[in-house]
Formats: sequence, C-alpha cells, structure tokens
Amino acid sequence: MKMHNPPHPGEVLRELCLQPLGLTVTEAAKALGVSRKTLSSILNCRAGISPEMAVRLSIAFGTTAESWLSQQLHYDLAKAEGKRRTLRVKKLAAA
Amino acid sequence: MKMHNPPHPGEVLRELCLQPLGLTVTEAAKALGVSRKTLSSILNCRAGISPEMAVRLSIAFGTTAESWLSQQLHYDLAKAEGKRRTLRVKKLAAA
DNA sequence: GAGAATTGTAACACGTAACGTGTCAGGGTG
DNA sequence: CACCCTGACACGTTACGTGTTACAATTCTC
Repeated sequence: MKMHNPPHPGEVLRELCLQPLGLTVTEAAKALGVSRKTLSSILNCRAGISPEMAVRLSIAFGTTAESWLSQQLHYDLAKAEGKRRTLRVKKLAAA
Repeated sequence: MKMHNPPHPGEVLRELCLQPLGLTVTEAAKALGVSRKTLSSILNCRAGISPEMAVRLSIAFGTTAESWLSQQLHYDLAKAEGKRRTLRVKKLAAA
C-alpha cells in the first residue's frame, strides 16, 4: 500500500482541474482568492497545499479539502520516510 | 464521516503511548531524539506532528507514520474548515 | 521537611514555509 | 508591434518546528 512516488498535488491540480476547464493560472488564482505567485508555486511544486488552500480548492472545484491534504500528506511523508534511517530513535514499544 | 472535534495528536500520544508505558516526558524526548521542549509542545497541543516527528514516533512506538500525520491532518483541517465561510472563493466547477 | 526530579513555559535564535507585492524576461496571439 | 500569460526572482511579513537556556511550580523521594 506504500506510495513510492506520490505525485505533488500541484501536478494533480493542474492536470485534473485547470487544464480540463481551460483555466489560466491567473484566472484560477483570482477565483481562489490568492496571488498568482502563490498558485504558481503550488503548480510548479515549489509550495505545498496548506489547510486553508485545501478548503479554497474544495470550494472552487467541488472536491473535498481532505483529498487535497491527503495527497500532500503522502507527498511529505515520502520525503520524511527517506530520512528514516538517519534518525536516531530508540524503540519504546514492540514494533 | 466528518470529524467535528478531532483530538490533537499530542493528547493521543500522551494517553496511548506515554502513560501506558509509564514514560516521563524527559525519557520519551530522549528516546525520540528531540528536545524535551519539542515533545512538551506537542503533548500540550502547542505544536503539531511534523512529518519527521511522525517517522520518529513510528520507530519508537511501532506504529505507522501515516497514522500520526493523518490525525494531524484532521486536526488542522477542522480548524481550516472553520474559516470556510470567510474565504472569498469563486466556484469553478460543479459542486 | 529538604533535596532532587519532573514538568510547563517563557525568551531567544535559527531555518523553513506560505503568502503578498513588485518586477522582469520569454512566448504566444491579436 | 502591443498585449496577455507564464515562470522566475527579490523582498518582506507571518507562522511554525526545533534547539538551548532559564525559571517557577509540582511531585517524588529520602
């Protein structure tokens, strides 16, 4: 069940929301109530989906905020898991 | 299926991990490889579970990192949803 | 009761992240 | 050519996670 290469939510947003509707970044940013740069950063994988942004997306595109944050979670988690072996942690309970 | 009052992961951590094992904050912090303050902030709901912390918890307590981040997600989301009506967002697709 | 351990928390510093505004260069289109 | 869209950058603000240090309050132990 592990996602080895979870896509950045920005890619999904662009391909599943903006492109099908023929929306430009400028238009979408305006509708979402954020700056063009903010949306651009997300679309280009330079920023993550914040909880507030997830709610904005859920309003604009009729999806659930949870689905966006869940994608972001798996993306962030994949990176954190990559550092698992570098963390010095003692086991406190049965693994 | 909505979680109206998702508990802060810190409460869960204290009640389901530290207390059953009789661990002090100092001991647990040392085992996790973080400062006492960092763990204390989480336990007292002043800080969230970061992806790296989730991995640390998964190692120490034999749980999954995803479960911790998922709890944090729902906690953060509940707060963001509270501001849903204050966000000026235009609908771009069918709700 | 006295001393030690535990805990919460405040102050300060640092790195990172989200967000805004402004600007600029390149590409497409009227 | 002029205009719009886009990506990228600089700068500033705000917030958060983390560490260190320090202090006060509580609790445990002798």
